Amino acid sequence: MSHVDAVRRFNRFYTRRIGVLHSSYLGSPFPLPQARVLYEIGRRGECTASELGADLDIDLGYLSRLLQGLKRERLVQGEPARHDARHIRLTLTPKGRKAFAVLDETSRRTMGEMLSPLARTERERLVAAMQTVETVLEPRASKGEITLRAHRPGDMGWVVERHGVLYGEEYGWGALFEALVADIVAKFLREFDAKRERCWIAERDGESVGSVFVVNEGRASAKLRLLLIEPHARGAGLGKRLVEECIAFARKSGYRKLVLWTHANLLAARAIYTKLGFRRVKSEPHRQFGVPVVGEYWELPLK
Amino acid sequence: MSHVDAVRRFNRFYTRRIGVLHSSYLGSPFPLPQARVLYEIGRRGECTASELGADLDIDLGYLSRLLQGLKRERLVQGEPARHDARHIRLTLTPKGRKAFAVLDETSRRTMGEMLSPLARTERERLVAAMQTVETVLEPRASKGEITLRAHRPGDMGWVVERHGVLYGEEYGWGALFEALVADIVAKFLREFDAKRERCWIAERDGESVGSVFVVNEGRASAKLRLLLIEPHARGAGLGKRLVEECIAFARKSGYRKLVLWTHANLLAARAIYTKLGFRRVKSEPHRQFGVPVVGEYWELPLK
DNA sequence: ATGGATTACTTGACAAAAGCAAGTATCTCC
DNA sequence: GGAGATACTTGCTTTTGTCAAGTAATCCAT
Repeated sequence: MSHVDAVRRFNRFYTRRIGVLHSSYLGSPFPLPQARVLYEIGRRGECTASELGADLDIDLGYLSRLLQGLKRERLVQGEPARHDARHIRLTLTPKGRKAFAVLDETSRRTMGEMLSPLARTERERLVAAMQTVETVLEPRASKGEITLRAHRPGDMGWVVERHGVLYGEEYGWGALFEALVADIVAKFLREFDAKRERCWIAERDGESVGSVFVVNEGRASAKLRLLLIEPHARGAGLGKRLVEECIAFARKSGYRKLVLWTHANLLAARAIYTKLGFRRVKSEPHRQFGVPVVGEYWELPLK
Repeated sequence: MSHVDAVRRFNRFYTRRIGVLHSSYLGSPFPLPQARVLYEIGRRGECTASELGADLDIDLGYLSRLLQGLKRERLVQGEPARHDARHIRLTLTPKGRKAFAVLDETSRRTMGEMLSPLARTERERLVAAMQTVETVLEPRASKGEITLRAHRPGDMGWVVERHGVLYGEEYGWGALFEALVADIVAKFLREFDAKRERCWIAERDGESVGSVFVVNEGRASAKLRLLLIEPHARGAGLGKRLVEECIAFARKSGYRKLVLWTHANLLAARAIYTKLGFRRVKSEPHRQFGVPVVGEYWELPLK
């Protein structure tokens, strides 16, 4: 099935589902469009008619009448905005807030009932998948902050997987590269020394989007390893941020230098290393990963 | 944000999106409800009014009139079903099929335009996430067949990740277990001998749901390793199927016996091994994974 | 400062969409 | 062979949505 068909299938599926959700507004004393408007004003706290119209996709004329109805029932009040008398600042009256609370509670309970038969892991899968759908379809909106955290169970597997997939796709590196990564993370876990070593996983909206490691190399030397940024998280300065974390950590931990092994074709990474003061000390072609590449050794003296 | 709120947020998001999709039916010569009905009949090839009503969530009275309109325009024809004259078998006329083809093509093109700015990997993420949403919310429906395939780039990482997460959650096994798995897969990739070794990844709807490995142990002995089934794919006989694959492969490859290492607490796995003829040959407590467990060695002679 | 464009909302007139209840024809099952 | 269910239709009604024209406030370019 092509991507287009898969998405169309999902649209049909979710159209039906939203129909069900909307019909669950029944039971509330309000007809659906009124309920939607009331709910949206409540959710926002305060807004104007044109904002509502754009967001709920309701004709402004129709909306105007819906609002009249809500005002007549003393659920919503409007006063001209101070800075621009064309706008009307819509807010809920106390009575409106009460009605909103009921709607909100009903909707929340309905949703809760829908989710309750699912196991926790299923719910988490669901929420994560919804996150993904939303951020892929609307990249600008809602993209949360990227946060860094220490590694947790499963993260090492993620690191191996993404290295395997991305370097396979982008550079044709094969299974031996994936094996190397698996070795590195296995060793990292087995010999992990929390004082001298660290892994950062970059996360956005609960989804992993990047990684980097600092490991002890002996002789006061630390090694930066496995710097990876998911394609959809690139261009936001995350690589630089991760490397800076490493440098700060290595410096704080008393290492005399931070070294790393990279490859000539990884231009984005090399640009970051250069900018942050690393110098290339050696360069060496090899074909460990199945295709010919040029490995490079870089160093940064730490004061 | 709680799961309930996250799902509600997604519902708002997708409600808006579906509004946009529906309004894209405009431009077609049909009003939206007619277009929906026409499209659905075309998609199904043949159906009855009550099926349509249930699926599109349209009142049967209203639907009856919509169908009248479509019949009047010679887009749809209906004849009493042979086996039950109450049903009316609805099908498209040639003219209707033409109209359907236009609708279908328009919708497909619109969707294509929506997806085209996305990179291929993004589209794949999107489709996979939509799959997940659908199967979590509607488990019975649409759960595709489980297929087995050989490993691909990234799979080893997935194996490590899921072992790390699931054994961590279910049994409290720690980082050292994840490290062990990473070691195993690294060795597997590095020394992979396609004739004597194999990995199966079980996949459903493009999502990995299980794994198992057969590796060469020397002295005509093969080892079954890393049998894993995702919780949401359990109870469907997948574990048995995977182990049977291993046995068949090991036998075909000329091994004299198939051995494995498992643990006393992994009841489901042990039940499968027992049923398929494995015998426990040794049992040995250890605490390699941070918590005390009982390791068990099992064997199956292969003729 | 000023007048033509733009924005934010309202109103009137309609048309489309949807819901409900009562009705017909057919079938199922005891 | 008759009570009850199913599949659809019809008549009547309300709800929902659209379009175009209209008002008032504001913006902007000269």
